[in-house]
Amino acid sequence: MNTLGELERSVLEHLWAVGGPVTATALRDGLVDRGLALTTVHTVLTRLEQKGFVEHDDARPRQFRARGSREEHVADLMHEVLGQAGDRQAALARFVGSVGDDEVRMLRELLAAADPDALPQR
Amino acid sequence: MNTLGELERSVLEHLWAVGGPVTATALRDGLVDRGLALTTVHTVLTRLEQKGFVEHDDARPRQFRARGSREEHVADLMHEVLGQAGDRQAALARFVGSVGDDEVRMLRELLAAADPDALPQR
DNA sequence: GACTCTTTCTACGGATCGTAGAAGACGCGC
DNA sequence: GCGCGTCTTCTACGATCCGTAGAAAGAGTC
Repeated sequence: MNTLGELERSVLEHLWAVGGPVTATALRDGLVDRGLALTTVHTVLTRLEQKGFVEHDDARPRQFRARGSREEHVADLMHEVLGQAGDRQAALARFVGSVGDDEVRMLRELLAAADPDALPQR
Repeated sequence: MNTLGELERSVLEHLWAVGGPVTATALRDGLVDRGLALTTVHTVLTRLEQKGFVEHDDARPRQFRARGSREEHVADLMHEVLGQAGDRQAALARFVGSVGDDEVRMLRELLAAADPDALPQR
């Protein structure tokens, strides 16, 4: 399932941070601390592309960009994980139960916003 | 993070299903379709134990059992995944937005139950 | 057409996982 | 107490995945 390596994740993270299309060279420069060869970046990008996380145009210096936002990705993963539960309700309950107060509030608002019929006050 | 192999997952799943302590032999028999050698099951159990998912007593035919329920595990994973989001709120929003109606209802109840102060009707 | 930059191909070493044999430790029946 | 079958641990090996990058092939520029 969510099988991304450390470097792959790092690169994807960068793509998300940048938001727009980036060249491999720019990416490598964004990851200077790693001192990666350009081809390494290319390899990783290719693999990310095979896995469906990245796409590129066919302009000459190729421009790469992430498919979908980081938050979309996280939400998808959460669904995927939840799908592994035998008892979804129980799992959700535990999840909610171990969420911080502020996030509980946030969730409540989100739920209210998501489905106005169910709003208590009306 | 959630790095369990296919067989490892399968064994853990069995342990969860059984609920109680099980011997390696019983486990192997529960996975007959795979035609595994007993030592294979042992190896997997040992690795699961190293990863903290399983524990055993030291009775003679060792009894293995899962640490924590499947739902606990799922909830933990969900938190872990959520932790990867830069913007937790946005991720939660997406998550909630793509959850089925019935589960939205369920969530609402769970939230109400979790924190009575916030109940609309009081 | 030669030079340089970009892209693709190919490869390799380390880690993880599925798989299991070999060897050692135990307990039961006699 | 001893031998035999069973259970447990040790060790190993092949496959796959990932980090890493050199070599080779393509393309645009002057």
